[in-house]
Amino acid sequence: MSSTAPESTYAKIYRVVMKIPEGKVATYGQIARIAGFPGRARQVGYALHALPENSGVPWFRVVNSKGEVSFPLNSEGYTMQLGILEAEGIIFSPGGKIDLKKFQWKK
DNA sequence: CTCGTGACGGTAT
DNA sequence: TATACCGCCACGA
Repeated sequence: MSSTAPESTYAKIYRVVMKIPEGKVATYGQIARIAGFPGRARQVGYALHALPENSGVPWFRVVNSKGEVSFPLNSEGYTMQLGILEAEGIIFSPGGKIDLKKFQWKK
């Protein structure tokens, strides 16, 4: 085991995101805190932005602290993320918000 | 090397 | 209670 080169900041973030169970969501700040970077939620968003579609990382399970998808309403990513989460069992309010009180992943 | 940007969060008002 | 502002760090040009 050994030869473990220090994992990139992004790698640690991806590791945490992949730990989110199906049917649950996590906030950027929560991911940052669990990954070991409290207060650096922006880096989490930037890391996910750099993710390829075939990465296998459930980026769609990550939402902002308001429980809403961070993409612009008319964007393709917004529609895709919302559609996937609904298929996972997540319920969206009329305003497009998720009740974190019920669906936020607890570490 | 420097500057600006950005899938956000927390605190102040 | 909601809204606005600033700060945080990594990456690209």
